[in-house]
Amino acid sequence: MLKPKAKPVQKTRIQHQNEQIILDAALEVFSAYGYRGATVDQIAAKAGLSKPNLLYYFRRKEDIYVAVLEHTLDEWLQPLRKLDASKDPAAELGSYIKSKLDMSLRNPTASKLFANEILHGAPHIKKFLAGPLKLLVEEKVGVIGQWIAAGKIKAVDPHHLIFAIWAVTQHYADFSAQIEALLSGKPEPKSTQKAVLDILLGGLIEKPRRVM
Amino acid sequence: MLKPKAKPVQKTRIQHQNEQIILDAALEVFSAYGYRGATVDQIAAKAGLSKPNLLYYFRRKEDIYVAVLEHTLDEWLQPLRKLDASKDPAAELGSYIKSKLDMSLRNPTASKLFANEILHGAPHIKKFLAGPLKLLVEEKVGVIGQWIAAGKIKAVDPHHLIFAIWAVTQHYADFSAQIEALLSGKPEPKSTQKAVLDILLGGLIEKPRRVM
DNA sequence: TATGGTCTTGACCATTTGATCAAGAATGAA
DNA sequence: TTCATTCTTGATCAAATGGTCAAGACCATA
Repeated sequence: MLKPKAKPVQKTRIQHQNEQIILDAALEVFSAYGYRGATVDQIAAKAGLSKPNLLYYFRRKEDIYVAVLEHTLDEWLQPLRKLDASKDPAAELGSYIKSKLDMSLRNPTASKLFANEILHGAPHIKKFLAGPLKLLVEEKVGVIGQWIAAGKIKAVDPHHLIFAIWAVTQHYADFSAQIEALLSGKPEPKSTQKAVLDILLGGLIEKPRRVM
Repeated sequence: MLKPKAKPVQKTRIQHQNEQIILDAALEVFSAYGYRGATVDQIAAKAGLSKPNLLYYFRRKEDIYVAVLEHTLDEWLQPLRKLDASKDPAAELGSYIKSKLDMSLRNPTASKLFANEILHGAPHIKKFLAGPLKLLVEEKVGVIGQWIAAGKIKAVDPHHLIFAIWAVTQHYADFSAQIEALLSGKPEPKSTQKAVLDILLGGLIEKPRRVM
């Protein structure tokens, strides 16, 4: 019997290097044009590879897309994982909002990639949403619930609070074209941060009453 | 000299009827798959017309898309136009938020169409954003500014307040796939409305202090 | 019902695009 | 250096897709 041609288990130096180059290029192209709008040629050109060479590393266009999604998902959720029930809610929520907003303003490509995927029904990450993401969200809903139960923040539905934070922060990435048209330029990060915190936390945190 | 073959000025009954059918079908298809992802065949099939017949009414795919965008833009902005400086800010902002949220929950297709267009850099509506939309927004920024100057609401940047309202309300349309995965079903409209109002207006409106 | 314009469509075309393949070039372990 | 493996690519394919066209069906009006 012939020795079966097994897939190589160990990646070579060149594989590591080129896969990373491809993923970087693909993130930009998919983010800008969507799955259907992006072409393999575009990605190959941006990566500086020939199309057949690119398809040597990822057999199908969809494989590249899924790899980019998975590669970015974890990083994107990292800030939420840190939300800690034992710490001060104002500080915790504030720094969560700040880091999400910062990500959106600095690097909107990842946000746009997900927005596009979800906008079209999340066909490639449905399982992730209903599985790991839901688990994480339920845990953090519990954290917010504890803060409410302890009277530390006003009673708002925790699910919808999380949605609102996502919506507002990611809006600055996903809708940057609209925002820049309406502000005649990029939003100023510092004042944007202040405004977003004012709006999202203003009604939530009971401030100590001061005599003016 | 031959009589030049002028474009017909008056639309026939069949033209009116079929253009409407096409616009309805195109809204659904473009909203679901994006400009690049939608095909003329799909739209024709959904409209119940043959492809050449559809292209008899709209010469190019892009013409259909632009027509759908323009057709929906006005309706989409209507609620914002009503914001009235002379009325009570809590009531005005509350009913604006309610109507935007209602539109998003009831009919997410229009919202998704715009989201997709803006996500990809708003190539077809850049001028609209920087022109008429900016004018309208500046006017309403003025309205909110008056409320702030009169001490009727807390001082938050009016531009960012508008962005936040758009972000949160449209999130329920644009990200419905994610929300339904996380809530294991469609959000309950009544409690969603309460939560959104709590979050967006909670910190904004100075409530009369009551002794508990 | 005659007639000119409107409407409809099967067949077809050109381009784009995802994917394949065979053959050659580069790489690296022995 | 040897040589099996990995890497690269020009040429090519098949399918999808936006768009055209000529011929005929339909419709409204006189």
